Amino acid sequence: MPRKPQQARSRQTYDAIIQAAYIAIAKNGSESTTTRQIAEIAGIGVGSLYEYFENKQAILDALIEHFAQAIAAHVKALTPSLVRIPLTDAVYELTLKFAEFLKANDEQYLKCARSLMLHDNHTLLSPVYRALGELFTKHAIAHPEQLQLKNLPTVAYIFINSGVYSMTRYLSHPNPAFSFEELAQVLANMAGHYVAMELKAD
Amino acid sequence: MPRKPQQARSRQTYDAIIQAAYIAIAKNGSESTTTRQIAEIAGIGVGSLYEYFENKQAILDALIEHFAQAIAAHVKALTPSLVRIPLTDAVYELTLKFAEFLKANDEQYLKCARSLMLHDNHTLLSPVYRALGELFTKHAIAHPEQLQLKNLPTVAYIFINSGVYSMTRYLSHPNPAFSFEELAQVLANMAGHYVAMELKAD
Amino acid sequence: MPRKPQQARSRQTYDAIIQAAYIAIAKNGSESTTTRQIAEIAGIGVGSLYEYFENKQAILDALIEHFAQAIAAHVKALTPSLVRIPLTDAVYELTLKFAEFLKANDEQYLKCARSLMLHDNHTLLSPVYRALGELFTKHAIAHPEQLQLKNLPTVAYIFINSGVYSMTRYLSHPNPAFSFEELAQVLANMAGHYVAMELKAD
Amino acid sequence: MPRKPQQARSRQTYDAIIQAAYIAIAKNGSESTTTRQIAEIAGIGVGSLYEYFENKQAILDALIEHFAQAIAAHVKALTPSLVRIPLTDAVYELTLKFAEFLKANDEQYLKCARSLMLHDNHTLLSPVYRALGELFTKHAIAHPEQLQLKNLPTVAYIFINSGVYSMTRYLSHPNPAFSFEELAQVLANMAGHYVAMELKAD
DNA sequence: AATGAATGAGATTTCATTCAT
DNA sequence: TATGAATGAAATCTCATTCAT
Repeated sequence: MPRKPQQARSRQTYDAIIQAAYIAIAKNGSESTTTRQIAEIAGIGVGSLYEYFENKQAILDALIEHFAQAIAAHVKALTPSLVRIPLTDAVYELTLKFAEFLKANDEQYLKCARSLMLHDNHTLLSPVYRALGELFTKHAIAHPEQLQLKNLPTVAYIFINSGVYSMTRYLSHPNPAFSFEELAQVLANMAGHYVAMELKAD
Repeated sequence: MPRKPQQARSRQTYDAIIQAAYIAIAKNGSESTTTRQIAEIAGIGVGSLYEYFENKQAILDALIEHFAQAIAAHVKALTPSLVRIPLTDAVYELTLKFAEFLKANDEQYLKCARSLMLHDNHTLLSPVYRALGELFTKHAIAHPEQLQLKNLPTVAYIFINSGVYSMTRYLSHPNPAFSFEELAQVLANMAGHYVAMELKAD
Repeated sequence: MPRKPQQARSRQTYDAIIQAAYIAIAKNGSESTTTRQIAEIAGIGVGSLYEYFENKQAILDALIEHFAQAIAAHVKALTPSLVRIPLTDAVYELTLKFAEFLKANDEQYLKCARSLMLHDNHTLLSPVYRALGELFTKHAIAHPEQLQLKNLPTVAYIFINSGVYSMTRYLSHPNPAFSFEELAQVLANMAGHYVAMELKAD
Repeated sequence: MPRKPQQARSRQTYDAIIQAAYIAIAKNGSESTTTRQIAEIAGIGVGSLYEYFENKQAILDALIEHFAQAIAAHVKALTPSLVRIPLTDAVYELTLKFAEFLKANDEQYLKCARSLMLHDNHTLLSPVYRALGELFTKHAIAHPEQLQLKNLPTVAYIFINSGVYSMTRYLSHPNPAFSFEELAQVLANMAGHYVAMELKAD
C-alpha cells in the first residue's frame, strides 16, 4: 500500500525512481531490471520503492505512462507546424524529429522503446496513438482533399505502426545498410504516394 | 557439454525439446518459461536438456533459428507463385498467407513471435529477411520495370518491417477496429502505389 | 526513550494507541498487526508511537496488561453478587457474563484473547487469575463448608483454565454442536458436583 | 508445484523436513520459525523445501497433521486398557500417560502443542478429538450406566478441552504451585464426580 | 512533541544448473 | 545416456525502527 506523497521531497523521490527505471531499462531491458538496481540508481533504499509503488510492475507501468505522455507531448508540440506542410514533408519531418527525440539522453528513450514496445500495452501506449491519430486528422482537415480517403483509421494505424517500428528497428541496428535520411524519405514517400494514388483513384 | 545429436533417437529428443519450447513459450511467454516446463512437455527429465543444449538460452536460440527457418521455408514455397502476379496482389496474398501460417496450431507461431521479438536478435532472424528480400528481388526480376526503383534494399526493409509488425500487432489486438482483409489491402496498396509512383517519377 | 505520559493530552494519545492496537489485533491477529496500522487507526504518525512506547512489543505488553486489568475489574464487579449464591449458580452466571463481556464491541475482546493466548505470558495474565482466585476464595468464605476442600488452589486453577479455554474455543468454533447455555450448565455442574462429592467424602 | 517424491531418498528428505520443523517450532514458536531455519536444521538447501511443499504454510499444515496423527495413535493405543477401568482411574491414567508422551524428546511435542494449539485448526486437529471422543464412547459402552448421561457430546467436549489445556498450561508453567499428580487427580475426580452425580440425579 | 519518509535486514520463493546414481 | 533431487544465488517484498524537520 504505497502512500501518496504528502511532503515536498516526496515528489523528488518519486521522480528519481522513474528516472532510475529509465536508466536501468535502457541498460538491461525491462525483464532484467531488478528492484535493487532501480533503488541503487535512484540512490535510495529498496524499501523506499514500496513507499511510492505497489510493486515492481507498478513502477514499470508508471514509467510507460510517463514515456507515453512524453512522446505524446512531443508529437503535440510538432503538430501545428506539421499540419501546414504537404503530407510527404510532414512525415519526413516527423520521422527526423522523432528520431532525434528518441536518441536524446544517450538514446535512453530509444532503448526503452525497444524493450517496452512489444509488451502489448495497448492501453498504456494509447496516448501516443491518440496524439499521432490527431496529427493525422488535423493534417487531413488542413488538406481537405485527404478527407476523401477510404479506411482512414486503418491507414493511420498502419502508417503509424510502420513508421514507429521501422524507425525503432533501424535505430537499434548495429550496421544499417543505408542512412536514416533515406529511411525517412522512403517512409515519407510511402505515405505521400499512397494518398496521392488513392485520391486519384476516386 | 552437449553434443549435436548423432543418432536417430537423439535427433528425436532434440526435436521434442524444441517443440516443447514452442508450446511452453506460446503458453507462458519466453521469460516465464522454465526448464522444468520444457522438460515436462517434452516428456524427459530436466537433466536431459543439458545433454542436448548448453543451457536454457541455447534452447531459445535453437528455437528461434528453427522458427526463422520455418518462416523462410514458407516464404520460399510461396515465392514462385507470387513472383508471377502484380506487386499489389503479391503483397496482399503474402499477407494473408503469412497470417494463416502464424495462426496455425492454435496461434503457436504468432504467440511465440510476439514473445521473441522482444529479444530481436538481428542475426537469428536474418534467414527470414533474406527470404523476403529474395522474394522482392525475384519479383523485381519478373517485372523488370521495378528494377529501376531507387533504394530497393531500403524499400524492401521498410515494407517488410511494416508488414510484419502491423500484422503481428493487429493479430494480437483484442478488439481491432477493422478487418484483417482491410489491413492486407492497405498494405498491398501501400506497396503498389509506392512502386507505381516512384517508377512514374523517373 | 518513551516517557510515561504526564499530561492529559499525552494520556489521551497513550490510550488511543492501546485502543488502536485492540482494533488492529481483533482484525488481523497480533502477528499480522503492523505499527503502521496501529498508528493509522490511532490517527497519529508512526514516529509518535515511539514517543509512548519503547517498541512494538511494549505496545502489546501494555495492551495485555490493560486487557488483564479489564477482565479482572469485570470479575471483581461480579464478585459480590456471585459469592452469595450457590457454587453451581455462580459458575453458570459467571460463564454467561464472561462470554457476554468477551463478545462486546464486535467480539473485540474475544478475538484479541484468541490471538494473545499464543504468547501466554503467565505474568501478564496474573491479575486475571488473581481476581478469579479471589472470587473462589470469597465464595468459599461465604459458604464455609467449602473451606474444607482439599487442594483448593489446584482445583481453582483447573476450573479456571477449563472454563476459560472451553469458552474461548467454543466461541470461536464456526458450527458448535450445542448451545452456549448447555456448555455453561455443564461447566457449572462440573464445579458443583465436584465440590459436593469432595465434601461428602470427608 | 512440489513433486510427489518418486525416489527412495525422497521420503527421507520429506521426513527430515517435518522433523526439522518440529525442532524449530519447539525452539522458536510457529510464528518465528523461518524457512531458512527449517532447511538448516534438516541439513538441506532452502530450495529443497519447495520440492516437497508448496510453501511454508504447507509445511506447518503437514506438521500439524503429523502431530495430530501421532497423538491420535497414542490415544488409540491406550484405549483398550483404559476402557476396562473406572472412569476416574481412566482419566488419571490418561493424563499421566499423555503428559509423558508430550514430554518425550526434550518436550518437543509439548512445546509444539503450546505454539500450535491456538491456531484454531479445528479441521487439522480433528483426528485427536475423534480419538478422544471414541475413547469416551467406548468407555461408556464398557460401563453402560454412563450411556444414560445427558449431553454426552458437550460433556466430552468440555472434559477434553479442560484436560488438554490444563495439562499443557501446567506443563509449561515455570514454577507450578502443586504437583502434576495432584492435577491429574483433580481432573480425574472432576470427571468421576460429575458422572456419579449426574447419574444419581436421574 | 510530532511527523512520516527513508531505511535495510531479513523473509519467502523461484529456477537454471549440477551431479550422484 | 538419462534422471530428478538437491542446490543456492538472487529476486521481490515487508515492516520495525530511526531521524531530520
